Amino acid sequence: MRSPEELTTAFRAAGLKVTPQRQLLFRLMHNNSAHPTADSLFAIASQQMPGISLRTVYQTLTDLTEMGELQAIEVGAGAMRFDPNVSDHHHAVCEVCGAVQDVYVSQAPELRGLDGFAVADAHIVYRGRCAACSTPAKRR
Amino acid sequence: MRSPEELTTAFRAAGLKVTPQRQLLFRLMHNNSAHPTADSLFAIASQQMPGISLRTVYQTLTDLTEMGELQAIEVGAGAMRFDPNVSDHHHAVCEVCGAVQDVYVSQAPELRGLDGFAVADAHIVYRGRCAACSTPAKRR
DNA sequence: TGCTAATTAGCAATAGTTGCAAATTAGAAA
DNA sequence: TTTCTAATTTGCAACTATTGCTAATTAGCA
Repeated sequence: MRSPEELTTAFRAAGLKVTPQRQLLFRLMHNNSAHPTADSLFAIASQQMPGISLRTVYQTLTDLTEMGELQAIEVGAGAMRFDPNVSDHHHAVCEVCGAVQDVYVSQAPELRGLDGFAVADAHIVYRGRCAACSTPAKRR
Repeated sequence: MRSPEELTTAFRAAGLKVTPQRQLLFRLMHNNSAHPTADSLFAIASQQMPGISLRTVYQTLTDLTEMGELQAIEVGAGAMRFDPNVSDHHHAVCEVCGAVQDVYVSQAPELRGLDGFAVADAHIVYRGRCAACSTPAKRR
């Protein structure tokens, strides 16, 4: 996702308004590697802008996703996650704490069983325990 | 997933009852490669057993999944899909008709970015057009 | 400064799923 | 075969994540 400044320019150029709500969300998502849900982002946004509505957060995240600035990912843990990293990558989900991290795979695996299926996109979800949740002595 | 007969034995051995509802669902899921949702299975079950409740379908699918007889898969298209094929495989989802088909990959791809993450499971979702939806002349 | 289309907020509505409690029933035991 | 009881089924309420709708507000051009 581009910087808040670049997005401001891009939005205006597209005839879209740059509201305080949008500016806040641009800032909160820029370089955000937490893979937040709409709701968790709403919680953070609310602290900085009391009164902002969850509806606006959903709307803006959807708009940014449609513009290709965010990637919406479904890791099978209830809510949709939003990722400002729109490069070709995959995700690992910790089954203990729910954290999501980016994963890069060297090359696409060879396939069997796809006769005639035209693949447009492939997404891998790894499930397991993140480093923090794997160290047994530290936490309990 | 095992045959309806084997499941009948396994359920009784585990102290679980073999009800007509369960027997019907055993039969409907056995060798079912349609990757049905709870709701679509309910529709089919209702034809053969009017009055069966959606709640029971959900319950039984969940039970079978917990027993390792079914695999619950989330392809990011609304509802959960259930698959009697519990072997190690992946899925391809048609973006046009929504059909899901099994996919086998030769070997796991090499990873980067997973320092310390203990992978328990990896699932790949391919998105694109199935063979039927790819042939332009046939349908419109 | 005014105008207007874009946006926001709030709430209702929706889809998918689960929790709960009362009624029913499979199947072991008498 | 009948009895008994824990397991199961049902129906419905509740819940989570998300979207539709609309009145009120506002960014930003003229």
